[in-house]
Amino acid sequence: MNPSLVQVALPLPIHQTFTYAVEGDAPAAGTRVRVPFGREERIGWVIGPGEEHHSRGLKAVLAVLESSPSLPEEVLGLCQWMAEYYVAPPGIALRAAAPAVLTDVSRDYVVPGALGDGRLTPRQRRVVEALSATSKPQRVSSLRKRLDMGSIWPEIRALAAVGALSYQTLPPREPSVRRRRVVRLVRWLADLAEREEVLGKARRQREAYDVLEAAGGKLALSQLLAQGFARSVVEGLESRALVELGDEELARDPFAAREVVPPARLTPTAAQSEAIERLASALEDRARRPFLLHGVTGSGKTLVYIELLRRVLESGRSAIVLVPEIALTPQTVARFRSHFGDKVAVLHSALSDGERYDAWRALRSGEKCIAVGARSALFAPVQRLGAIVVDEEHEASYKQSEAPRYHGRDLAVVRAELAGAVCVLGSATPSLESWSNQARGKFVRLDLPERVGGGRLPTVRVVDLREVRKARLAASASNGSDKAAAAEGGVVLSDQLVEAIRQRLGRSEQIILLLNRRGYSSFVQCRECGDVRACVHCSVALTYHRLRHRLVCHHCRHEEEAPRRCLRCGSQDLSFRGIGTEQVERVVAATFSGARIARMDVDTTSGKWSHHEILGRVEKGEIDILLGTQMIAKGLDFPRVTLVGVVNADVGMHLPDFRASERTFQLLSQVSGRAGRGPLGGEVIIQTSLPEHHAVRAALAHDYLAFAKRELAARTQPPYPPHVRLANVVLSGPESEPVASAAEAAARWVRRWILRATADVEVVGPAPSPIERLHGRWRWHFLLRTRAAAELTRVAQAFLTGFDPKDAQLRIAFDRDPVALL
DNA sequence: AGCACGCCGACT
DNA sequence: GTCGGCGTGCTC
Repeated sequence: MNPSLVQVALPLPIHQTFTYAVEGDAPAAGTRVRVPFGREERIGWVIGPGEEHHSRGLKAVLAVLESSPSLPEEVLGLCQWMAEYYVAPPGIALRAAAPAVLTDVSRDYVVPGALGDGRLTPRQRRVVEALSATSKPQRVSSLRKRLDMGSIWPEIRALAAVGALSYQTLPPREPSVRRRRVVRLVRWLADLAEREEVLGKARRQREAYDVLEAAGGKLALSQLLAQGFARSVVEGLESRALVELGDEELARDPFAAREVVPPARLTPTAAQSEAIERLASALEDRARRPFLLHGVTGSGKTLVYIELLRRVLESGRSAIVLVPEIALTPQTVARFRSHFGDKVAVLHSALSDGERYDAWRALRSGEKCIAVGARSALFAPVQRLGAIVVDEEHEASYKQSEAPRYHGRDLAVVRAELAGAVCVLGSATPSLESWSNQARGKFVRLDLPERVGGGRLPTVRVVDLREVRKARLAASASNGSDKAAAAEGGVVLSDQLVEAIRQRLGRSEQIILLLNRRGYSSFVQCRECGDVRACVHCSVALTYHRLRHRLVCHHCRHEEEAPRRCLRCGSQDLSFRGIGTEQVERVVAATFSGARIARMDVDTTSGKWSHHEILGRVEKGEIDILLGTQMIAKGLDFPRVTLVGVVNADVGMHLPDFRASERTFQLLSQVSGRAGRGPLGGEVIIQTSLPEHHAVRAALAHDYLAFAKRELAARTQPPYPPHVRLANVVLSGPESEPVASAAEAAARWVRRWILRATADVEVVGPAPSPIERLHGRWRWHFLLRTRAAAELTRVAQAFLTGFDPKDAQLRIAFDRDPVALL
């Protein structure tokens, strides 16, 4: 047979595909292949037929890894759309869609050999010394990293030639599928007489038979052995042709062991019914326009999703449900599991690679037909997709922060369109992008204006922190206490909030306190010289964590001992300023002795199920006050929570980012929505120094429309999304000056290209990024701004493939439709 | 990303 | 002269 040519995308950061020869017919697009690449072997994806290549001879595919493509055509199409729109390398886009275990690379190992006494170069000696530590085979890549002396391949080859070491290459790994041996009953013995006849005096075999029969005819071999049956007993049954031994694929599903609560059967309200019917008829018509489900907090959006999914399943189709961060929305996920049981694959961020692969295969085979997960669940390989639900569509976590920098919500719309599926974006506080799409008729709006069960939205009160501070200052002046300390110390709990909490505690109701800032103090400042302790890798202040008595960088996780004296001038007069959740916990515990408090933030939720555990305790009434960062603001539904307190609403408001107000409004609205979800009603107290800010005022009045109107107007000058499309181009490198000049050169390059190509795109900048240094890298950025999306794609593609910074250290990150410009 | 190739300064 | 540092271009 004649060889065919295939185009292969490899998971590398290069905007290029490669052509290989393959014996016989070309494998279909979406098939994985193992190919030689440079001096190594890699796994890539066939994305189409290859074209004749002019340069040197083509290499041949080493192995076609699957008989039918593992990536469905639809997912492949989605990845190609993503690669083009977000201007990401095609192989990187594909890697984002597949379980990690499917894209391994070859590994090189070195083993020390006989130490010859030939002359070695200093570089060779370093390699030998690094190797002599152990006699075990070592990965070349880790050796290289440890030595930090560039490529060590010339040394390895030279050393191997004199016998000082040997090396071998292991091919890329294929994913392991866990199997277990199972014993299966193949002949059923009808009655006692037959048992007597077949088994006779073989007492243990007879008992084993009974156990197997009771278990439904199939049992893991290990289970039988664990019950004390000897191997020979099983063999006896096998020789009598009563059972067969076989292998069974084992799905690693950590959720299988979790309890499933029975579904609560709820009757939809009129508004819910209408939404459900609209969605159901769209499902039948295969209507293409996405829906924006705008429902106030507590209006029962989840019920609408569940009814839609029910109809999707009835029509024999499958569905995808995106949630912002799976660990943070256990209650929502639990509801899907309770209704659809083992049809649901939960793609949890804490899954191991093997577990993720198992879930993926279960979806691929149709064994499970609802994928629930964070943004990557979008690529679930389900067949006959009927619907995609994006819950809390406004959430910033739908944006991937590394290449491919896609937005889960926007890509959900694209996949639904490719599949002819219904797409529902739900939120109490829709993103302004979705809101404007709805206003322009691109999306269809569905409203759930009221809470279910006659619940009312909570009343919201504002406490002006400026007034509180003034009052406390005056009080401390009159009673002679330290005025400076009082001014600096910040207010944690105002009298109004203390009183409201006390009331709830007295009535055994529950309280949620939000402060969107971790740690104890957000910075440490020397009173003598004013120096603020900053991260050694990032241009941000370090946060003081009191429990560990350490300063921590919340960007790169750098940690150091908390100082006793100023590291610049030596003064011991340090002030710990700015309030974090750890401090709130301490103040609350001191103020309300006896109250049962739980804190939920990144620092207290490191374990796989720690979210579940904390929230479980709240659910069971073992917690009076739940305090935490934004992770307590979403999706929680506890009817006994009657008070929500926002310790400081201003956190994040002053970030140099055009979405600062929007994020504040969303956070305040979402957390307010946790109050009064039961018959007890609810109240919200927001402490702020900006009571006049429109984000605060709109949250106070539960008035999304007023917020949207005001914020849309604010974004016209200068123009920001959704009025225009943006891309953020960030250049970074280890030295400050080369990054700055590269950014200048890059912006100049783009401006010239735009001029020549007469593209309708503006370049704004360059300028240092708001966070000028991150993870030890200096950062500059510029923006591309346009009203014409396609134009931006053209410009970005030209730039990313054509601009050469001539600096290997420099990295360029292209972020289209950014959620933050930091 | 990771490697080879090639040019250049530093040191045996 | 040789070694190793680093910029540049390529990987089918």
